[in-house]
Amino acid sequence: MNRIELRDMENVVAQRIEAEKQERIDRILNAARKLFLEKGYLGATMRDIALEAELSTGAIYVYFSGKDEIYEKVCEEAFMVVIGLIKKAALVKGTPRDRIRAVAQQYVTFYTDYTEYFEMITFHDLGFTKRGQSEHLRERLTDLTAEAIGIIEDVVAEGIATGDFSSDLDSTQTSFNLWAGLEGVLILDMMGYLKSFSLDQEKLVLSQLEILLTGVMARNRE
Amino acid sequence: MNRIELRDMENVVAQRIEAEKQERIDRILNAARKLFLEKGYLGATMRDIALEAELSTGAIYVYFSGKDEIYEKVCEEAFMVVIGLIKKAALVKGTPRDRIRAVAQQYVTFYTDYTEYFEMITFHDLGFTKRGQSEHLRERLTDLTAEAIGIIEDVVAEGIATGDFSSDLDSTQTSFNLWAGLEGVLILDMMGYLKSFSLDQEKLVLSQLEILLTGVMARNRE
Amino acid sequence: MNRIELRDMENVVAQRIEAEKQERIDRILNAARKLFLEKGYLGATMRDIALEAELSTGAIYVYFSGKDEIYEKVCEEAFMVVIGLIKKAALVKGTPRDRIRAVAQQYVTFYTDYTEYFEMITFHDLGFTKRGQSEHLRERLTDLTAEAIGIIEDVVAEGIATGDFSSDLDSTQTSFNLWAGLEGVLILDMMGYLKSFSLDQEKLVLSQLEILLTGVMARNRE
Amino acid sequence: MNRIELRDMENVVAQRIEAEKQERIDRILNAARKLFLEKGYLGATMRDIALEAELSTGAIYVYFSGKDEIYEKVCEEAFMVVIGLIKKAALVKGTPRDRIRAVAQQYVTFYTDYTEYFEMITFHDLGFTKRGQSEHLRERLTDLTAEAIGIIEDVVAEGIATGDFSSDLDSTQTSFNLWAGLEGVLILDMMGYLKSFSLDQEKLVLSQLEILLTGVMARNRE
DNA sequence: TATGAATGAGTTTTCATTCAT
DNA sequence: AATGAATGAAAACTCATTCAT
Repeated sequence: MNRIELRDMENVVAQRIEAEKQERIDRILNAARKLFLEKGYLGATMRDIALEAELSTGAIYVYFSGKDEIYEKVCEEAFMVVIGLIKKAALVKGTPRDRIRAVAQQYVTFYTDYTEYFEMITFHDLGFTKRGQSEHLRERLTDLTAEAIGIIEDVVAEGIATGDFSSDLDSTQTSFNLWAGLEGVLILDMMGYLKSFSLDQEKLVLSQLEILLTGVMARNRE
Repeated sequence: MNRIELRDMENVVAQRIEAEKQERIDRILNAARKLFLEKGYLGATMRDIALEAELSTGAIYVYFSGKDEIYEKVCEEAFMVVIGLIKKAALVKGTPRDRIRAVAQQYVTFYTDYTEYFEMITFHDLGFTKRGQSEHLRERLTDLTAEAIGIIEDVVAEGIATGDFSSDLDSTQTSFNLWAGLEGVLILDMMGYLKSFSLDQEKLVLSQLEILLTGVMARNRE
Repeated sequence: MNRIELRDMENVVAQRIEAEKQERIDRILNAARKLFLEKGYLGATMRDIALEAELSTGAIYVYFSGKDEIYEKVCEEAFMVVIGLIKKAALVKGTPRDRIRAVAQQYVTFYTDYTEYFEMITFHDLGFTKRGQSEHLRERLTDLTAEAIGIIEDVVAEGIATGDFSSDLDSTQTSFNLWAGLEGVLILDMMGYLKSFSLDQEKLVLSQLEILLTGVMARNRE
Repeated sequence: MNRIELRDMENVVAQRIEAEKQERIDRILNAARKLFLEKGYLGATMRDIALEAELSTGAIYVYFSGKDEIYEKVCEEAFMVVIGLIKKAALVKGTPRDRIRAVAQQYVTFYTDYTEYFEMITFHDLGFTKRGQSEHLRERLTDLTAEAIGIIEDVVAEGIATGDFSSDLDSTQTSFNLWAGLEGVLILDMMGYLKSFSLDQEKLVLSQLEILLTGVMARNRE
């Protein structure tokens, strides 16, 4: 075996080790995400997470400094996913109305496919963290929110530029109107209110969107 | 001192004792409300609550059977307040549009004046981990929610009856559209997003309401 | 009203007060006896005792220095009762065999009619008291036991003197043989073993006594 | 080191770990047995047990689910020991009288060598207050008692069959007569009464046995 | 005297984190 | 690196005793 072969082998081994490490991290994060949502920050124990991740409690501390760090990572991951989805949707071509529908659709998809992340973002500082711990996390989340809102705002601004929306509209405020209207439906669904009143989430989201868009555009003619 | 005076005195004493008892209960409930919001169900300890209420831990158990009961009481109280406010608003005379504005206004008032209660209702089962225990509470809260929704629904139904709203509208669904639209704004405010974007909550609520009502009524003409 | 009348009145009042006081003490002791047996020394709370005695917790401390003193009083009372019963039985006329039967009969009566006292005596230092507290009590109880045994011993000694029992018998040892034989049956009954084997306590006591007496007297002929 | 050696080593290590685990369990059980006897179920605290076992409180919960389970284990262990001893003694050859002496001898040995177990069995439900919880334990113990009594009964039944004991005797009742007679002596010793009257336990047990057997067999001739 | 609310130390149990192996 | 037993601080809750009324 010559030197080059040896180095290659080392590379291969190092890669495998790195891959295994990442796999462990993912397992922990998946377990934590699930359990934080199910039981909250305090309700989910490190033992729970370790069992779910099929690891010992001690092993977790090899990859994370503690419960807090895991929580932080899970939250951040959630934001990455939602921003990714929305960004992609904003690239769609069409009328602003279509593009807003597309962004909204992606947000609903995020809610549906990544429910745990959605809840995590929505409730992150409620009962999850010990006071003080969340300061740093909060700042980070605010930044990420700004980024997400910025994307919607751009679409609205474009709609105003193209004349689809009234030039009287404040683009930031309107973005929030739209976001809030949609968010409200998702939260009521999340809380189980839609189900207890036998309402269909999908239908309610669609009607809500049409109501909001109609309401926003009607202001054009006033 | 004759007998009548004695009896009066006893009455006075009994009243004072009763008042003091109620005062203690209120102090505990106030402390608990604050802390449950700040730290969640698990995060807020009985010791915290006792300290905040300026009592010993043991004293709390004179008035409540345990942490769960306190939590339940706080949640219930919150629902009583919001239902009371909305009910009153629903009695206002005027067009359905006016009446919905009045109800919405009261809901915003509830959010503003009883922020802790608002959050408690919105997030009541977050971190409230011992699922088995929360079943009873959940049922109770679902009932109260139904009552609250019923009030809005009545106004919408009336609007449909008077022809202000399209007869095609489903009154339950529309109630949720309106509630969700408003709730969304309040939650975004609660999360601090409005503030970080220098948006005025009051203005956003007003624009949201007009957008929703316009959107809903426009469906009349479609 | 002259001086004598006044003094009489004072006497009457003082007597009533004294009687009421004794009545309170009895109520407390009755409640305590019942509860100590039901739940043990630690299991019975002062609140339980107060409720059972229809008094406030505080009132108990007017009559007793604390839980320990109540316990001690109840135990002592138990010994007074058993000694009283046995002493009376030992006065019966007849053969030693008859007299022993009479004493045994009284002991069984004590077990049946004052079950709580019987258990209390039998188990007094098991799980009831905190270590150390029982020292003083134990001494007192040992003295009282000696008194009780002395009574049986006298009958046995008399039997030996009259020639009914062998002169080889040690009167103390034989007293214990008899007592132990009977005590064993009562304890097995108390533990519920007789009942779970459908045995009749009364019959077992009688057969046990005959076996013991026959066994003791047979030694005469060996 | 080849594979086989490695496997051997693992075995050795696994064995050591298992042994250490058992050692810890024993330490806890020993501590608990001692303290339950000394102070009763409620009087013995988990902290006491942990200190006596030279462990932290938390460590106990690695091996036992709680105080109840420890108590149950200790009681069960006690029954296993006594049943084992008696069973062995019942296998002895000889006359029923000899065999009963052998069983009694083993029971006395159990009392002498496993005093704590003896007391535990005799007094097991004293101070074990939470009645609901003890139901399961009580049933278990009743079963074990039945097993123990069954062994004595077999010997008595055999004695009746061989004509050593009268055919009029009820084997169950006679078993209880014998057991009770012996138990009584042991309990009086346990309570310290024998010592305070300078009586020798061993001598008293022997005389008691002879009295009982003579008494039982005499009935043959009646 | 009697009351019963209040105290606070003490109970069982849980759990994030550490550390010997 | 991985394990999981051990730690010990902290949780909810209890209760003998005190004390203002």
